[in-house]
Amino acid sequence: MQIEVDPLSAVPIYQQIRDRIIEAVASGRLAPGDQLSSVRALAVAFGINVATVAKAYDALRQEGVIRTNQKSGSVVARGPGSGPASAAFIDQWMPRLTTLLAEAVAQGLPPGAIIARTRTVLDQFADPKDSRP
Amino acid sequence: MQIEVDPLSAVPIYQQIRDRIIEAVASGRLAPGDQLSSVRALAVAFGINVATVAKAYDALRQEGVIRTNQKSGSVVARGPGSGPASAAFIDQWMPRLTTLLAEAVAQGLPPGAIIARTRTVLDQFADPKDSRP
Amino acid sequence: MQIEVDPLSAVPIYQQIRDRIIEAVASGRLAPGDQLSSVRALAVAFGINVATVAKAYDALRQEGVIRTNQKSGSVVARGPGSGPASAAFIDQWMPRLTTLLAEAVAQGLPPGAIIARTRTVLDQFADPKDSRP
Amino acid sequence: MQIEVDPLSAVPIYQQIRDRIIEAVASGRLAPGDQLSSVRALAVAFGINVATVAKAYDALRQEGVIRTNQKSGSVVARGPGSGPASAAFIDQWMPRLTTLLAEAVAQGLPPGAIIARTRTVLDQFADPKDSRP
DNA sequence: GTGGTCTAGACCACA
DNA sequence: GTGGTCTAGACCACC
Repeated sequence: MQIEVDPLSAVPIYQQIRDRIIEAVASGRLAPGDQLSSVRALAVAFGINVATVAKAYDALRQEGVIRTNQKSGSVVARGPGSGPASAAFIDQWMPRLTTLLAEAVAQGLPPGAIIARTRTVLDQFADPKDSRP
Repeated sequence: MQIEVDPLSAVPIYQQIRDRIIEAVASGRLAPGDQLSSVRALAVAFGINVATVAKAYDALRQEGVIRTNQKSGSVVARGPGSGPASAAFIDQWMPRLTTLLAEAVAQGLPPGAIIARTRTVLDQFADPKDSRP
Repeated sequence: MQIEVDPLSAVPIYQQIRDRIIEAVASGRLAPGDQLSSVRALAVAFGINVATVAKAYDALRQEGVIRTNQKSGSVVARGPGSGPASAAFIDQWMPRLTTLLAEAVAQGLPPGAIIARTRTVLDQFADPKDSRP
Repeated sequence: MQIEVDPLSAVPIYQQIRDRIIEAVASGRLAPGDQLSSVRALAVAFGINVATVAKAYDALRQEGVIRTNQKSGSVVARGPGSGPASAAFIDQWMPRLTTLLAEAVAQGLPPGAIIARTRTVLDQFADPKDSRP
């Protein structure tokens, strides 16, 4: 799991960690059952505080992406195709999609180009098994 | 320009204003050249602080969406089709798109459904001229 | 909001706070729209750390019980009767109910007595408007 | 005694064991006088540490649910109808019931539905003799 | 004023 | 070894 965080970013560190792990799960680089680094290991790797990593894992746990137990640490709990998305998730996701797409449209990106880029991103996420050794 | 802000939302009010205006521009309800309400008028309309509205306009100005001058106030500067999006915009927009799509994929939304929803949102933005009075 | 925490309890302080607020909401002592103490105010009142209170509020926010914004702090967002309970909530609630009831049965509390006590507790929660000034 | 533990659960394994045994006692699948598996046997069956099972038995012993002696191992000491519940038990049980019910009420579960679900659970526990081979 | 984030370091529970 | 909790105190964003 080679992820990077930018301590100077306006995005909180704990959320950067959360985002990178979500992306790894979506792309299949992390598959259900895979072990995550321990909070302490990640903290020293990034030179940040344990509590910050713990907060990131906390968020992932509440989203149902990972499961944690005290003995074995955290493992990935869901991935592409492991059950349908909940209505509650979609309800909070759609407005964010709308705003993000509006930004691109307002900046002059043609709808066709937006769709094309969306497809490109999704293609990186597809076929999770193929990207694993 | 009938926009709404939710004072109870976790999203900062200034950003809600920014988002709603961007969406209005994307959908064509606001077109390049259109006049925006004055900072003062908006603040009164929403019962919020003038500085909050000013901060929203500031953000829009930095993004190149509006242009302000002392005499005539703020006008919309960009819109769908008003020149190509800048590379700088795309550079900071793509990672955000990636993260947002990754969330949906990780939660089990199939790529086909994501594309479909993207199209639906973009369709609301299309035909800007038709949606104008 | 007169609540107490026991720093010596095995129950984490942040969860005690969460529990007491949930109980206040269920009983109607806190109704939707009511303002909660600020995290700092609660922290000094209890002689505990701000982060601990913040964690309690965080949990309540994720459960949809409160809403927080930066200007006005936290307010109660739901209460008895404000929308049906989600299936996800019930799924994680039922096993906890089963275990708790099993304890009582195993200790010799007759089912009739358990039902009676359940009713008594629920009666304290009913008629939220009546218990308000 | 066919009980299951989920090593990935956030609930500590020793407590899962304790909970399942309590539920077995409440439902009559284990009756006063019944012999429990030895600590060693259970540990092997679950592939877990002996100390973990011992901790579960410890908890049950402190609650008065089982009794252990050197020669004959552990036997069930209490069950439905085996004498009245102690006041001490009720004192620590009621607040937990209150919190659990408050959660459901605050989430919008109507009192009637809560009572109904409580009855359903208790019915599974009733008629202990009938459920024995 | 409000909440959010982060650090450094401590102690405890689980297995 | 793992994660969870908590403290004391700092800085930042919002309004």
